[in-house]
Amino acid sequence: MKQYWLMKSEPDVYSIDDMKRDGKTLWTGVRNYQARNYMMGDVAIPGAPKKTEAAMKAPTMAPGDEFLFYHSNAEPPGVAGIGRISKVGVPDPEQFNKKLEVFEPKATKEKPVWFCSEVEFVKKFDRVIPLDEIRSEKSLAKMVLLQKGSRLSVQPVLKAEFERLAKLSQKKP
DNA sequence: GCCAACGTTGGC
DNA sequence: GCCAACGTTGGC
Repeated sequence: MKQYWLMKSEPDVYSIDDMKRDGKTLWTGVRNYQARNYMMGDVAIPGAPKKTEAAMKAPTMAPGDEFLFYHSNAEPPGVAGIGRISKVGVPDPEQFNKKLEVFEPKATKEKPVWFCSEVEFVKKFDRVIPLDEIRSEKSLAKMVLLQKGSRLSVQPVLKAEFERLAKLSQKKP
């Protein structure tokens, strides 16, 4: 069963236009366990950290899943387009790079700590759907994005929510 | 730039 | 295992 996600990126760092240009990219730099667990997928990865009981029960990504590309720390913040997951459970190469802020001293090639997904560009919306507008939609009120204090950068989305946002993107602002 | 809310770290 | 202190996220 195809699942749906929302993934946040600051457009100053990596935007929907960057993903369009690249075609595919590794979703690197995520340093949150819950988000990591989603991106690890269901496949057993040799040397990978064990997921907790709770994490085992949580949804998990698979190739073919689609996601909403969300621009955070942007003006306006909002959903900018769609991508597709092409691989899950890829060791995040940035954890091995001492020069980066997301370097992970505990990680080794045999036992990586952080994992990412590989994602493909699907489409850029004709307009960014602003957070304000998402908030004003009754049918979207349960989105993780809108929950108080929620700041997960990779989060599950219902099919109905995904489709509603795709539809809203076609509306003239 | 501010700051509320959250996640992580580390001393005990 | 608790929890205070600290760091980060992300909207405003």
